[in-house]
Amino acid sequence: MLYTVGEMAKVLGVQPSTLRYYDKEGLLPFIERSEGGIRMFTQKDYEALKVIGCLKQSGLSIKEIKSFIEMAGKGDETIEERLKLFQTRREAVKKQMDELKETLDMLNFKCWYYETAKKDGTEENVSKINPEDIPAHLQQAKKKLDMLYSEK
Amino acid sequence: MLYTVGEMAKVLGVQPSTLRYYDKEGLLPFIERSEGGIRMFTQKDYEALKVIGCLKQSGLSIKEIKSFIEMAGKGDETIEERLKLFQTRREAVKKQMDELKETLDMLNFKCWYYETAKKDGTEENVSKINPEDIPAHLQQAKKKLDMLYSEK
DNA sequence: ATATAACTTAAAGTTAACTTTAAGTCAATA
DNA sequence: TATTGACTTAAAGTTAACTTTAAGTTATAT
Repeated sequence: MLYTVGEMAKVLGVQPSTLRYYDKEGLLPFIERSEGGIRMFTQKDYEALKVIGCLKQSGLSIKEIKSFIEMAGKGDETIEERLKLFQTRREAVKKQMDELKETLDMLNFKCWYYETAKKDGTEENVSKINPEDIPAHLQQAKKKLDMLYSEK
Repeated sequence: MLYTVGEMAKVLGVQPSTLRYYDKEGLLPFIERSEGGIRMFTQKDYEALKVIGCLKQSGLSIKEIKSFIEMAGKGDETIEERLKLFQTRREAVKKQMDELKETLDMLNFKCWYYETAKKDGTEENVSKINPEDIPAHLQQAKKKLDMLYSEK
């Protein structure tokens, strides 16, 4: 089964122009063309695009992804290099997730804060609450807002 | 304790120009100035900047954060609106975390793939492996790469 | 009193990752 | 065979979020 750029874009949920841009930037050197010059995407290309999407989500730029594609094009001699790249990406994603967890904690605190304010009809009381009266699982997030207080 | 723009930037780990840019964009209407016109950041401002950072991390643009700041400036009448905003942000961050989890699964598969290739000295074997011979916890990620195969 | 480091503003510059446009070609349907 | 919709390229345009520059001011240390 072969796909045109529009079909593959639909499957991936991106614009056709995005795939053409990736091609122009050297991310898709493996895409074959019909006699008339039309791009023909295969299942293998879909896989490669999924991996490209994964690397993008992990924080790599288009240029960096290009250099990975070039690496992959060199075959077995770059296996170790590619392993290291994916290991580094894995650590980067773990870090991103940790940061998002912190953000989530803060948002949970803020939701609690505004739920309380809503019940009271005013921020007046909740804004002056004692740290001990904040639900235990939200105290850490609150402390992060207070950090400067602990300095002289 | 008061901080200049440079000191506050250092504490937050951003450029002073970033804080000036935020101020220009209306994110910091509450920052006071010295007689000479120098910005003086307080603990309260630090808290506000932390919340701004949290909203940014959750996916809000500078403009959207500005409209939140304006909301907050209106006081108690916007409590419910702000609650809804934080609830929406919380859902957005959860979704982001789910997406990152998928990315992590894929990276774990890729790490396993290249570790195996490294042991073998070639991708030859691992690239042709039977799905059943892939470690159980990695099979889901592998399936995502294969999805198009299941279509006609 | 003066040097210097950090502050001020407005305006221009940067960068990444697309998206749009224009002019033209290919491929499937009536 | 003609129409139509999707394809092609190169080049220009867009957007967000800063960053840099230039010209000048404030605050601190000697």
